[in-house]
Amino acid sequence: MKLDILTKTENFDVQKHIIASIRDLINLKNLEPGDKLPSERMLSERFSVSRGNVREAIQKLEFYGLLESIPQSGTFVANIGVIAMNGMIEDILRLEAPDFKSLVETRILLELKTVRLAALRRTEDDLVEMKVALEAFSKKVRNGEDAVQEDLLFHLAIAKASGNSSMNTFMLIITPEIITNFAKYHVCDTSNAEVGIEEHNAIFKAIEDKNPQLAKKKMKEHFKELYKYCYNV
Amino acid sequence: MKLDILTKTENFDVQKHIIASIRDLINLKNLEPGDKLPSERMLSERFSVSRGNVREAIQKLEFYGLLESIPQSGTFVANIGVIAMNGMIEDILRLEAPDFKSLVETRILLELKTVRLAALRRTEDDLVEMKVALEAFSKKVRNGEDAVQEDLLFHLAIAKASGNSSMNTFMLIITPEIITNFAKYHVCDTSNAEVGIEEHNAIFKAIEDKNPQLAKKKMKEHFKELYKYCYNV
DNA sequence: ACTCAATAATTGGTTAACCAGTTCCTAATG
DNA sequence: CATTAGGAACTGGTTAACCAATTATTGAGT
Repeated sequence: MKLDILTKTENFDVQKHIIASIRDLINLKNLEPGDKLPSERMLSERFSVSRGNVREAIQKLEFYGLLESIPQSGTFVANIGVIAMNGMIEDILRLEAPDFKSLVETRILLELKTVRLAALRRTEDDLVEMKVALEAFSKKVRNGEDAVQEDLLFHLAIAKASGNSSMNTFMLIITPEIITNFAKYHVCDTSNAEVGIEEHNAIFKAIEDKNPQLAKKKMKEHFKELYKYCYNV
Repeated sequence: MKLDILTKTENFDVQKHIIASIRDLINLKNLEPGDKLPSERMLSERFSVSRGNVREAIQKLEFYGLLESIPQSGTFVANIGVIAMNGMIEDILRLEAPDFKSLVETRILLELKTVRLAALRRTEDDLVEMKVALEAFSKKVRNGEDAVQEDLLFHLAIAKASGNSSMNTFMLIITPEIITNFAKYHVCDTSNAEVGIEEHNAIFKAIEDKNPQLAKKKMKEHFKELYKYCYNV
């Protein structure tokens, strides 16, 4: 297990090394948007790493929109100037795994916005889905069972109803990390589940009534404990 | 080129098919958190796809925290119940490329928050970096050159100074898409660049003075045109 | 019958060979 | 000399064989 972690760290470092090397290469050769990078084989030889590692690094930079691979043709630098390229790669290299506080802070930001948008834009279908999640949550809680999943699904239904695909995606990204951290640090273990039901109902009603201010307010109350945790601890 | 797009779409669909198949398998066999999935080879045979495709799909589900691969051991379902698993996979399958409006809306949300946090938490080093980006921007604008990159770097410096790694990451993710769309739809082509310099300076000063309210207000003014574009068009 | 070491089978990860297009150079032709 | 068909070389993507580590199985020894 320890070895596994070490291996992953090592791979992580080698990928960072490759990304930095690609950046240096772009600077050295003054590659501009649209220019072609050397082939994956040449890069792997030049950096003394496997071609698979090169592909991985390129895919990551492709994800951030800095490179573009065209099959049977080559890899090209995207329509971003060298300065932005350097700045962004520097940031990407510095990126670390988000701390729990950042996650919670971001979740609160997203939820307060999505709940407002949901109140403005929700369709009838959205209402149905939220209602289903809501009742599944209530049922489990009233049976005394653990209802973390159902809780989560209700919030994701709100994100979906917001009609903003970016925020929906971001919620999907941070949610599992939030869950695992919740379990790890035992957050919200003591909170009263019955109160949770009422808060969820209030949020749902505000969205149903298309009242964005109220929806945001109710969501804020729902996050009161989390808020404390985030800013007092 | 058209073929390329078709190929990508096809791959996209085959990946979705695999993800859905994995979900069905988990439901069919009632796999619970910690249970082991069939090996990649068996899955590839069962779904009649290449093992590479299976690996890709598993990696995606791993990114969303739903699965976990342990080398030389197997792939395991994460500590998330079947219900949440189903809901999240459904959402992931439905995920579409974000529309421009969603991107802008999300960017505004993130920037208004990060600028506030930056005013509260910025270090001296953060100030230096922002100052450098600021002056590079001013210089280019005063020379009548295009300064989209420098503009962007200033905003990324703010995100970094916010001290929230999640928001920083999200800003990095949406920024390149914003840029390409800006270029595509010719947003902000007519805006007066000189005004942009003053607005940037005002934002910087508010952060330097640790005045979060003012910083947010100045950022809001900076985004006035974008705001209009996002909510009026 | 039980233990536990030795081995065989299975796992995810990695590497190298292969594939189908693309690109670029060559040389034959008008 | 210019043009263009032909092909060689190169491209990213794909596949299959390989690897080291883990896990399951076996069977000898007590």
